[in-house]
Amino acid sequence: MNGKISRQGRQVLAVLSEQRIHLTAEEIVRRLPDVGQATVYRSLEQLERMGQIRKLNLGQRSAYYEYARENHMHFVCERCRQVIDVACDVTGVAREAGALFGHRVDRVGVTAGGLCAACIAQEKKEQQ
Amino acid sequence: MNGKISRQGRQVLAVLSEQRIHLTAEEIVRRLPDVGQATVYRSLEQLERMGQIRKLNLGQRSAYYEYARENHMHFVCERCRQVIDVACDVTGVAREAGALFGHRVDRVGVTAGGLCAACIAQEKKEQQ
DNA sequence: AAATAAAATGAGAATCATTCCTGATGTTGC
DNA sequence: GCAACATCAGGAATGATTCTCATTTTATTT
Repeated sequence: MNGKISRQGRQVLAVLSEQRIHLTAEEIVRRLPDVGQATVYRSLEQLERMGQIRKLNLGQRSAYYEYARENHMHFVCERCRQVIDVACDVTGVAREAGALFGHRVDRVGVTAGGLCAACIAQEKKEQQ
Repeated sequence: MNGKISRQGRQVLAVLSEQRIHLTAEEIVRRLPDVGQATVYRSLEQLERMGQIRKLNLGQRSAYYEYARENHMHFVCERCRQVIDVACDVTGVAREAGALFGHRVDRVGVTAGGLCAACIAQEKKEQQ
């Protein structure tokens, strides 16, 4: 449990590292027919604790998971519901803000909402 | 539905504006015995669309809701699970980052995780 | 104000992501 | 190889949120 990743855990991590996008637990389960659903959830939890992956709570029904890489913002289009990665790291600012109150900030997530470029174009077209 | 807030909606908003903290839908339902649960959820959704309140997806079981005021960061202590408001507004940075890709950023939320000041002190005490 | 139309409510059922439970299976140290 | 232990798969349970629909409230018209 400490540092050791099981075969199933490695499979889960592999899926997330290959597909370089956010996946739901359900999508990962579907991609790994030989791994039980409960095990996928347990592996995701463990991998998150180990810092290998990140769990994204974007207000969708289910959580998304992604392979841990450079920190970035998650932009959710309120029209097409698509989740788009946008380079934007505010970890430093957030850490300092927390430190002012004596907290130790380990993890910072930025979630944004609005209209994506494609939907802006789409809406403009429809209005004419 | 447009701009108009029902009596029940106003009650929900009142609870959130009085208690200047994050509340779960369930806690709001409990504070309003005469308002049905489904109506509380509907009102929360409407008030969020209108920008009067914000929905917080912090990875806890249930979502939190708060009265909309100055934008700030939500710090979740990984030990005591407490949610702490920290002054830290990165809306401008996030909006510019999104604009680089043509997206229109309307809403920005920062969620941080780590150890709160109280838990840092607690852990230090326990180690001695 | 009465009559009609339209929208919002409440109670409970349905949904569905996630967690829990249990027996089975695999792994490790000896 | 075997006992001791951890991990697994599958299914059941949980619990937040959403849906349904009969009823009530609110708005509109006359």
